[in-house]
Amino acid sequence: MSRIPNKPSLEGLEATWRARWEADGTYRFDRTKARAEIFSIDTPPPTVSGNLHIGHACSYAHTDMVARYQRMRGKDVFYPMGWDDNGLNVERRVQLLTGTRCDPSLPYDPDLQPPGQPGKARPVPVSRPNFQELCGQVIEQLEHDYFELWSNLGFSVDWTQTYRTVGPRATHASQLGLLRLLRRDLAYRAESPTLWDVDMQTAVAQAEMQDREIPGTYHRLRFDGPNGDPLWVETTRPELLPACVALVAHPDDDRFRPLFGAKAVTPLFGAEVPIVAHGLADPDKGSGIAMICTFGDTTDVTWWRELGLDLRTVVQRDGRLRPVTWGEPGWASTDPAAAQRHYEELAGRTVAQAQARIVELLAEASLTDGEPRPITHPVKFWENGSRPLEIVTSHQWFIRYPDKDALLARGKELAWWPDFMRVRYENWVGGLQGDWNITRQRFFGVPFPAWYPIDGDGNVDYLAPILADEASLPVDATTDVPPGYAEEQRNRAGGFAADPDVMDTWATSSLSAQIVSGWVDDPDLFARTFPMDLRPQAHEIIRTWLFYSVVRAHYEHDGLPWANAAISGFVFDPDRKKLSKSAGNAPDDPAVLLETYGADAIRYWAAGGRPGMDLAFDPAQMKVGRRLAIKVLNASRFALGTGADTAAGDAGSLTEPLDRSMLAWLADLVAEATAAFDRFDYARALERTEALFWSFCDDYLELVKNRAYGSAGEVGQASARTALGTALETLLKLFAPFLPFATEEVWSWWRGGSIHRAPWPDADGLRALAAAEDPTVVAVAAATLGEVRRAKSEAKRSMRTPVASVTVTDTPDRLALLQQAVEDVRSAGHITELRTVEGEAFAVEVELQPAEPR
RNA sequence: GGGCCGUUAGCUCAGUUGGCUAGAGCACUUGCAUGACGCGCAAGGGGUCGGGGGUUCGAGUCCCUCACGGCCCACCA
Repeated sequence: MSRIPNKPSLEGLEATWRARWEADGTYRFDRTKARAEIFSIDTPPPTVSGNLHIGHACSYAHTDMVARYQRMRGKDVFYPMGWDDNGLNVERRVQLLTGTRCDPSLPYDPDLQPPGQPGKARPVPVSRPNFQELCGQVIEQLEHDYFELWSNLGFSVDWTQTYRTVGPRATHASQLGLLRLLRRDLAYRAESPTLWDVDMQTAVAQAEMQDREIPGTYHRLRFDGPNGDPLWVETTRPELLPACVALVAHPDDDRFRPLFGAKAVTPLFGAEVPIVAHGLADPDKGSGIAMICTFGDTTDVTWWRELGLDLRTVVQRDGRLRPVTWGEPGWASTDPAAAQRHYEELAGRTVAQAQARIVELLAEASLTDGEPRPITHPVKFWENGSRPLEIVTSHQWFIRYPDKDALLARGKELAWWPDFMRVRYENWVGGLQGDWNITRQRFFGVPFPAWYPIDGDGNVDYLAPILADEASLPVDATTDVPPGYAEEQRNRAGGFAADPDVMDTWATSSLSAQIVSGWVDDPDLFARTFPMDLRPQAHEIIRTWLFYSVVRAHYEHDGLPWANAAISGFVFDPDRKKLSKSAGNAPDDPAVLLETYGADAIRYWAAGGRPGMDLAFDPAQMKVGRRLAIKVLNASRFALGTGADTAAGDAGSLTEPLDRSMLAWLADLVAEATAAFDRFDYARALERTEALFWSFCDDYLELVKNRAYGSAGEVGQASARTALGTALETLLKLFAPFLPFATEEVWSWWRGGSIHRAPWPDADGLRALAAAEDPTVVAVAAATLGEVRRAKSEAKRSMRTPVASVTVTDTPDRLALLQQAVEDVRSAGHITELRTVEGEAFAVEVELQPAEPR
């Protein structure tokens, strides 16, 4: 027992044990195990675009608790870690940190020295390969920072199993996945109206949009009706008037019913547009009749598609109005010269500038009615964007969605923890529109495995892609050459052009389970780990990551990518304000919290966040966790100091009913904690364990203390030692998923190997040791002792105060249980005489020894 | 506008199929150095279980309804 320190402490346990676990390969995955012996986790790859905050630590801790539990249940846990280095946010971060921006037209500069954090200086343009290199460097540093933090938090990740969402393996899987979908016509290339961020110059998917309430203005414009009568139309986007292709009203709206099928003429531009009916038109909005433009919003796209309208686009990718010639095909006007004159005022301007100008033009021509009316309305933005999204037509790659019934069936097949999170998925599936645009006009990301032929006149046919061979993957179209072509033909007439875009983040991360399981390059691993057991993730990305992953596995594997989805809540500030961004040294910076409270304490706090429930950021709970960890150290020191035996489990030595009773109590706890963990309810497992542990310390340890030291002879002492050893082992194991450092520390005092590789406790084994003893012996004895303590406390006397006599009144059954532990009660309470009286209700009379006169 | 979750002590939360005087921790009060722990131990005060109906012998627990908070979604005229 020499290994037990005199003054156990939590200080430094993180550094000690993470190094030891690393050296011993404690969490190394054993890929020789069969599928049934493996528990595989599709860990969320944290994006390296931002700082980790305490919310990340919290949800990853939840996953680690489950991983540790499964490992102790005997599963070999496949617990990899990925890094999401894909996406616009990474590019923005790299731009900020290196002071550069990507200009694909520039050549590679092998000696590039990025200026670093630019402050107010203009970013330096660099080539695409240079920019990609810089992305790689920034990511490497961030990955290292994340690794440090995750390790210190005790995450039992196998660090030999890491992956990136940009890299050969992810690229290979993403490209293969797309080629296979294209072959089955489940993906396609098309020119299509697309939501477009004019600042980032890229398409944005439905899932990345958000509505923001911003101010707008209603303008009331005069169209000419079929008889030349004025037809007043209200709009917030007057600058799109030249793009107007129809007017629309609700089919049941009597005011406009007579006009359906007739034509109206647009003000300023004299374009004849049909007056049409559609159920989406809202009679209560504006004047009840709306102009359809190509395109002002997603409803315009719906109308345009469903009503088969003309296409007259004016907004180009940079958010400015493009030049057009009125009078040419598609741009008919009753007065082309006037239309052209008016349009020249708008062409080249931004949407906002054009709006201001056209309002003036309309007013000068007396084509408006009344003053513009300010309103506040929801407008679609890219979630990180600063200007409203526009809709432009461009060439994009799309993946078709499976039919909704099939998707809903997959949702039912999946086990959701908690179950109600399924509803979010179902709502999202129900609201799907169009197909999934997987194209982003960015530089850093997974390239498409495609090129386009250039005809003899130098025109690129963007709708006739030349696809890479599957065997050649991964490819980079900007440096690799398509089958049947030579490098000299790049960007030449009669040659080819590379696809210039990269894939949407989700086109890659929707294959995270396949990527990490070795779908493309390790069929043996894939067979052992896929479909995976668990996808842990946050609820706000059910509609993206989870949904897209289900779509991909449905197509590619005709099944689910995992059996279980554990959805975590998010962390909120007790003041209901948003948590600070933890830019460093903020009170909620995980590194600072680790320093202050220790990893076990933070994990304890995190464990309070039940699956799917939000959790308050609460340092007070971290203090509680820290005390619990210290208590574990001290209680263990005491138990082991009495000679608690590693020969625990010797049923013959358990002579004392109190000891067996305690083990019966513990058996019930093990059963409950196990059932809770099987439901991914780590929070309940901890809560029950913790509650029993404190009672164990306050009551059982006090009751057994003197006997354990030998006051009642060797037989009683042996019973206590066996019970204490068994209980300690059991409790440490129950705490191990939550407090990996403190429990491992104690384990090292008396056992070999790692507690995290030791088998989970067995309720039946404990019940056998308890030999059907009544678990309430401990409770009855503790209740009696509690009354004695109360008497001492109320008399303001020390707990060591001798008690002359105690009279316990209780039912015969309970008195019989008390009798089983009466000597321990007398000893713990310093009671000289303990009498029992049969009665209806529990009552205790305590006669303290008089205080010594001072 | 639709959906989901929540509303239990000052704070953070338990309360499993409705059942004996509603629990824990923190905080607070009062004590106690007790052969593990003063980062400790003991005791104590503190709640019309968001409001209103209903079902029931009995409801924090089931049903209806309203309010508030949060989240997700939705069609920018």
